[in-house]
Amino acid sequence: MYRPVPAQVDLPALEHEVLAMWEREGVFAASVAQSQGKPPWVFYEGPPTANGTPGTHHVEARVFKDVFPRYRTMKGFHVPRQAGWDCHGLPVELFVERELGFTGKQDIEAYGVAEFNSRCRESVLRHVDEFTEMTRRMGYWVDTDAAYWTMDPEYIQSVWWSLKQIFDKGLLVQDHRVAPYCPRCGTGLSDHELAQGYESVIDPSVYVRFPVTNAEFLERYPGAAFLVWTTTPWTLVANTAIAAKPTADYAVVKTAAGETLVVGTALLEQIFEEPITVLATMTGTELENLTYQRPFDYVEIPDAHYVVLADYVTTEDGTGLVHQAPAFGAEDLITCRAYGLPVVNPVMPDGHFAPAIPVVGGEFFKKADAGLIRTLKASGLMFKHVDYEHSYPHCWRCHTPLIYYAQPSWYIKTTAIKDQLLAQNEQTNWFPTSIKWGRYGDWLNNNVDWALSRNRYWGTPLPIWRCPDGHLTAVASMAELSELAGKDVSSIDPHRPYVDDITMPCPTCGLAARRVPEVIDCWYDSGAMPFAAVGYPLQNAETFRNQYPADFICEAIDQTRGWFYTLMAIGTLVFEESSYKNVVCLGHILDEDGRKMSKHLGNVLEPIGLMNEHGADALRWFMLASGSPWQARRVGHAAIGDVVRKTLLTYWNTVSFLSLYARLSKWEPVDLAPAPSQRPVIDRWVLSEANQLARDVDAALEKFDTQLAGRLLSTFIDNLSNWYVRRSRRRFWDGDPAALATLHEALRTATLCLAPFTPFITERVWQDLFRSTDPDAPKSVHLASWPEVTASEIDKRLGTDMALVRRIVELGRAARASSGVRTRQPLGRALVSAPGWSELSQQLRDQVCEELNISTVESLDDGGSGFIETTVKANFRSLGQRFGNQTPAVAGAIGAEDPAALLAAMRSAKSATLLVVGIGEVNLTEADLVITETARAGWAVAADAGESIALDLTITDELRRAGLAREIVRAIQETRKTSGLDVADRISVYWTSTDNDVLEAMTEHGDMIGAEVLALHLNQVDGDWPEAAITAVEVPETKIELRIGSV
RNA sequence: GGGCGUAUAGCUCAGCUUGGUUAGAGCGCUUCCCUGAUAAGGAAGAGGCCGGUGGUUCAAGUCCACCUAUGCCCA
Repeated sequence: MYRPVPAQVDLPALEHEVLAMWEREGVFAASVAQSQGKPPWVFYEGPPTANGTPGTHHVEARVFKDVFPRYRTMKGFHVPRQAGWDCHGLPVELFVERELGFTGKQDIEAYGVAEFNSRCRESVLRHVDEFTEMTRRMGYWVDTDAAYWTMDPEYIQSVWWSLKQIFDKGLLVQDHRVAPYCPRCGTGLSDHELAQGYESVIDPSVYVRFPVTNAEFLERYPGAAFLVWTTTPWTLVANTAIAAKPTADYAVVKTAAGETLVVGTALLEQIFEEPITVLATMTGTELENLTYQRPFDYVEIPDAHYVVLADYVTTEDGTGLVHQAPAFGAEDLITCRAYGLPVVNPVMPDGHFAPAIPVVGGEFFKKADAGLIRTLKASGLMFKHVDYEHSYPHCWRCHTPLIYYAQPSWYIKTTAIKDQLLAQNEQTNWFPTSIKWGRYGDWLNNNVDWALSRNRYWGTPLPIWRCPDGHLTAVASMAELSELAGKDVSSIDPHRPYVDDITMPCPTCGLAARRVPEVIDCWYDSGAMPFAAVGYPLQNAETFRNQYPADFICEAIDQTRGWFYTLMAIGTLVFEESSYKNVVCLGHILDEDGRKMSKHLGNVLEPIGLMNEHGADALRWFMLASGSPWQARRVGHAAIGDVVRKTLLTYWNTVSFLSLYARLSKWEPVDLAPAPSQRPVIDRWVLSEANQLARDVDAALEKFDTQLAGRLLSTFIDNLSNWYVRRSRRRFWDGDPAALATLHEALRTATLCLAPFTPFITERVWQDLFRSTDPDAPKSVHLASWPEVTASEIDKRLGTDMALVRRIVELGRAARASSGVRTRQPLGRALVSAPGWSELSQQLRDQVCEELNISTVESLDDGGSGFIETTVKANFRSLGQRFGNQTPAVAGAIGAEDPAALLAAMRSAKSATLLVVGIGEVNLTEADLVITETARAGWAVAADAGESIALDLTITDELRRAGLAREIVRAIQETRKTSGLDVADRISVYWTSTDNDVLEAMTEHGDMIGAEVLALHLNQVDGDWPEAAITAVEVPETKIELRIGSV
């Protein structure tokens, strides 16, 4: 027996019960355990940074990470799901720094690295709890007990091992390069970290005169100066040279004000507003080695200050002459090195100019601009100064503007494996596909070496030991380190500062080697998870081999340069194979107004609160099925509320309906019901749709298309509720086993297909309808298999026929509405014209009759042609294929024909011949035409695209009395409902009337009325109401007085 | 400046892969209808130069090019 299912449901409360049940019964563990031995489908959890509070965007990714593993499990795969936490890195360090009120590295050093790192560890543990709670609440099944932590010694040793592989291949090297550097954090950043932190800022854009000092040039052009453009005036302090493009043209011009300037010819119009005179033009090559006077001589830069040549110089903006400061520009450094120019860096690692420097000494580099601009204006060197807004890289965590800064750093030479990476990308399936060749492919094509090291504290220490002679030793594990160090260090925490204290005799020269001071980019940690999560190669070698590479990973789009990249890069570096095959890449979540969610704007939707208000299923369904997952989407209470009403409650109420009437009629799913093929056509239709649903949703999920799957599911639920149940209600009241069994089966398929999407409500339904009636059913819907498709039950023809029925019903309702004859008033006859109508079975036609409350529906052709109006239009789709550019001529000829005659000819001979000007005789079949037949006046007509229905509005006395009876039934039902009677309660009806029509209707239809309203007695009252007649029934526009009472 | 998306009803979005002459859904609004599961359902109406221009084609919301706006990513 089904459990009772109340019509009203509190979804969040239901979910809490289901959560408790899952935990009590260990359902997740059981689902993984019961699939042991089945083919694996490998999923990698991208570890969230255990820092800060989880947001709605975390829920988004986690919904997708949940739905596909659940689906694959139902499809018979073994899908272990190991959680993971990203523990290291700047985010954590900064959080702790803030808590402690620190402003920089010197504070940390003073505080003590050991204590600082233990604070970091403690902060990680705190935040992981919040993520675990959110994960649990939303029903994301991932094994948090077996989670990998990137700070675990085992994990770190796996990372070390992989770094040693890369080191041994000669791809891990130290180099002195200009790289983005955060002066506040005191460390260089990698390219993908740079990608996280562009912010819009207003910077000065200055055009500065650099007076030429070459005597020969000055002789020809007295007082000439190079015009140089820069947006970083502070770097002018370190000016070393000017770069010109060798192939570009440069002009020596005389300005309106009479001064002589050298600029790129292509830029003259952009730079000068007033007319100028061109004195001479020359190529960049001719400018080479010309000397000039630099604007500031605050620091010593020997043997410098002349024009150098560089191909990268552009003549599209600026002046075509680029100021060179090799300490602050990667390209500058390369160019200046080629000329043997010195690299002078007046800025200290903390981002401030060295104190001894005039004017800017001790100032933060960005802040120096203002003073320098004042000085330039005072000295007359400033040609033009405007402010402009552009995006500039900032530290992704502390928001300090970055500085491009020459510094020694460790690199992984990813450029050396670029071709391999591109080849791996070829093998990878991206969803959406545009990412593969677009954003991600583009990123790979512009690959630069990975700046791996960080001059920080809380991270995986770089496992390289160096002796005074510079010999390098990479170490793969604590065991290996013990061996090299000559003592057992295996129980020592591999973090700083403890690991720093371990020294070894250099294996090459025997001198004492110390670890290099750097830690590594935490993005390397997460990218190493495919093997480090299981501690490979020190342990679990077999497990690792079985789950590499992943079948599926999923994150938001910001990870293209983050995790998606580091995973692929490390996999390719270490195993020469990318670590994932399919990657789903989600768009970002925005607020209701399309803005990014941020604490600053106060528009953050807190996920637990959201789920406790609407339910986790609602949030999940929204994420999966509403809008395109690839695209940025807006989330708000209204949108999620819609989802609940539209889909989840409709589904729930269908379940509730089935439970209600099955229980009333004491029906059990095991009871005998006719075989599906023996059931009424509408049952066969809904079963066909259900099978099709299981097949189509399967195909959609196979392609990771949750949006399509969601649309299929909600359409099915709507069809089930608002057509199948609506049309079959009477059969349910009567306890028809065919109807009950059909709805049971349809709901079973829908519930199974829905289970990965909305695991809570489907679990409850599973328990109430299926588990309660089938002792062999799995104890959870999530232990069940994907529904089997019974191909023999799929009937495409039935699908199109039913679609026609529903279109005709729609037209009929429109016709009723326009005629003003309400549906309650029975009508005698309707005439239908539509292609396919004549082939429709009587059962299907009956659906139209019942729904429209019409006794008979006939084909228009059977009803006599006297009142038919015919229009014939060309069917372009069909004609276009045959006639191409002659289509309009044929269409015109069709329009010119008499429709009735053409149709008559067509009907009798199956085809018709038309004379078309310019073509000759053309043979047409009915498929070439859109025929619309409608009835003439006196009927209520509705027509659309070749289909029409006409209602005979004649209301005979008999029909009027039938309408009256229906009116009475409806009024009594209404009263039953408002007075709170149960649908199964029996009543007595008392009535009185003097109206002949009513008297006659009661005689004719009394039995029907009694049966409809579950009245055991129908009493005509003469005089006073008996005591039992309690509740008055209002029957509008009808001359009857009515009361009902209990039996 | 470059790359990749996006642009369809007041709002949120389908449709575009595979071109077919009346472009859909939901929410909201107006007026009706139906209702013995439903916080539902249905009909009609108001509301669309399918961002713009040009091209391909007998035919373009759909394919192509350019432009504009906007988002993300990068320089």
